[in-house]
Amino acid sequence: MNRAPHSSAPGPGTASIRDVAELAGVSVGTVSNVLNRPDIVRAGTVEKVNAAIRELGFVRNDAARQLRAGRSTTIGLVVLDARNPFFTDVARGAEDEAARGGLSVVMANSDESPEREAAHVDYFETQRVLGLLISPIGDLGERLERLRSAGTPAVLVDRISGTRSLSSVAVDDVEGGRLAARHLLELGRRRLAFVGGPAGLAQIQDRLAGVRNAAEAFDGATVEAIETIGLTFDDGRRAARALLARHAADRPEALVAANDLVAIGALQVLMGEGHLSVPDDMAIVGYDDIDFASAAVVPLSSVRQPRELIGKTAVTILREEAEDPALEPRNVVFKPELIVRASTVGRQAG
Amino acid sequence: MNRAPHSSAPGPGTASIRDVAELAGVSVGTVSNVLNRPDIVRAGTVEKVNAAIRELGFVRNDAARQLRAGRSTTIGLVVLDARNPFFTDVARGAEDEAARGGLSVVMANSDESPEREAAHVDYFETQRVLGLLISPIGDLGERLERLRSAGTPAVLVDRISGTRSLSSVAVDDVEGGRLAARHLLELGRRRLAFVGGPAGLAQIQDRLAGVRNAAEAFDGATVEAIETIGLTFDDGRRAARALLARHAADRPEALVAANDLVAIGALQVLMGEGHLSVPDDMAIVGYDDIDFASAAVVPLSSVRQPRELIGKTAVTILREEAEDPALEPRNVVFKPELIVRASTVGRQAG
DNA sequence: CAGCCTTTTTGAATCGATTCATAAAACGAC
DNA sequence: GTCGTTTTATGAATCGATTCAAAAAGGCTG
Repeated sequence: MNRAPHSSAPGPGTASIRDVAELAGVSVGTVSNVLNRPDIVRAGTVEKVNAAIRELGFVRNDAARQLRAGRSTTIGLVVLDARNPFFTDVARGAEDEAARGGLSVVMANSDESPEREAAHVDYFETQRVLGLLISPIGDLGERLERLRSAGTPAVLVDRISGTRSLSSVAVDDVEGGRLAARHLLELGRRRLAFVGGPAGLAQIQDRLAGVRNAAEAFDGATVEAIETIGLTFDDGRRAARALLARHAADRPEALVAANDLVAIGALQVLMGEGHLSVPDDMAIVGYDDIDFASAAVVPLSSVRQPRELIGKTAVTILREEAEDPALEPRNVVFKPELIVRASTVGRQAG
Repeated sequence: MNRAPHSSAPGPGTASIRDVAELAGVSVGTVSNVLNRPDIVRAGTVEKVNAAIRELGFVRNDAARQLRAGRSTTIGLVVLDARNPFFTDVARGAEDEAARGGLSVVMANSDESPEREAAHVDYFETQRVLGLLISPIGDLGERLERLRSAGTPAVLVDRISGTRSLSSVAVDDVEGGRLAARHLLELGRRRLAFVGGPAGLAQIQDRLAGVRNAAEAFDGATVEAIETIGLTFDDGRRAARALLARHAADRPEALVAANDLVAIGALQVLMGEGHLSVPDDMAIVGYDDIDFASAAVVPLSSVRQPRELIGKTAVTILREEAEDPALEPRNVVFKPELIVRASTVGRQAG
């Protein structure tokens, strides 16, 4: 009613396909064809239409396109901690693979809260995303099941699917824990501690199980579990302070941290506040091998996960399932790799 | 054509507002009212409709809603480096503020590439986002101008608007550089080096200008600019190796890094490979005060920016401009704060 | 140039939620 | 029970791109 009468410039984002059709002197169907299958339109017509598009500054309205298509070309990604470089790297891998298929990835952060996770899934559902990638914290089995049967596939990331009916891409965390522990045990350490949490997280359970499993093969080896609230830097610091509060004789000889953030936090406090030598007084192995791991002043030995490959693979599976919902769920499990640095073997490791 | 004939369950995400209306025995308009203004609908009717919604597992189709509304409730955020904790923190602040208004934030990464940045803006334009937050790398002035006049406001983040016509939220980077340099100068260091790049980035220019400006007040103070390709960890390492290759007498006595990633990378190499003492042989000040800064084995002195506040403020301005496009552009500039840690004053800093 | 086949173009119908002028129902007062 | 008022409910029109059956335009042959 009160639209500015002067300044009648249409402006970009304002023109619709109908305006383009009119200016080009063709029908809307033809404009749509130029946009989507230019090969079936005569060359001269394509040119006319493109000229009109340029002149009007036409930009396709994706909401309308989606409405008609019934589905968007966006993939939703819900991670446990968007600030953890592990997940930003997974996201990067996912984005690259998605982009190659003309898709986009939107990342949301659950911050290890089931409520926030559920809210993000709600949001993605209203968006009718092409599919979901989730590093789950809450119990989403049923929910994802229902979504899947409604045409929205989901792939679990960094976690092996519990229910048989969902695909997943993960790394063998039991093996990862085993690799870390065995390395320390072979270096002669016997009293190990595993630092991480919350204990309910599947990744934590598996890694700890691997550590325990490795210890069984070594006489006199013990494993202590030190639970943390989360997996941040600060959690590692707090755990380290707790250790420093003990008598030196009561401390473990080596730590396996549930991820690199925790490891680096612990490393900092043990050296900086406790004046311990790493690895002499305490060897430390991290998990994920994020960029910062090699950058700690005592470079961190860490269990490497193929971070970008995880994201890439998850998107590949998701695309296939989106195309053919009848596909059998797949569970891809990568093998972790131990990267040895100075936090376990000191300088001699080059 | 080949839809499974059995299992005819409608499934969630399949029911439309029309189905709900039919089941509840009301009109579509009423269902829409229940969804959007339940207060104008009689309580009994609300209940009937909600029951139908639950029974059908109805989920609103946002594409349809957006199409009608002409605009989405999503804010697009384009950052220079999604893996830099500075930006994830800005994003966090933006998300929190957006959520309070029922909006979402989608983050995209330009990786300091103008092409990628343009592609992301294209994408957000087809999405008819409510507005854009951009930490710009390319020259977007004209483009954003046009978008604004088409009803899509944009707020520059971490950069003071060059053109008068866009709002921006930033930190006084000249002052930040000045703070860092003055601190080092007051500690007695005279030969300073500024490490960062690319030189074209406004933030880099300003911070360097601040460093130079501070040096003018001190007799015999010199400032050397060491340009890096980007602002990552690796860039800092490379710069440090270049310094180590020099004769010790030719090296600066202190570094001001353009951000913490660069500072930490440099710190690591100077100590680990060069066996220099920090701060004795080389004092270092970082920029951003990311969480890792305090976690480096030599905790890093750094120029703190109010990261989350920047994001929050940018969203606030964006929302206001989206509401009233006639508003005058605003340029908010926060003051940076120097956080002193061991990388400049050694242990005595507590 | 008629007849047939191929290539292009057309435009109404559609997706699902929202809006709003209008109709219906409920309520109160007398 | 009637009339006037307020509260609720209705449903056609709309947003913009896509689809697809049908029509039109081009090509080719004899």
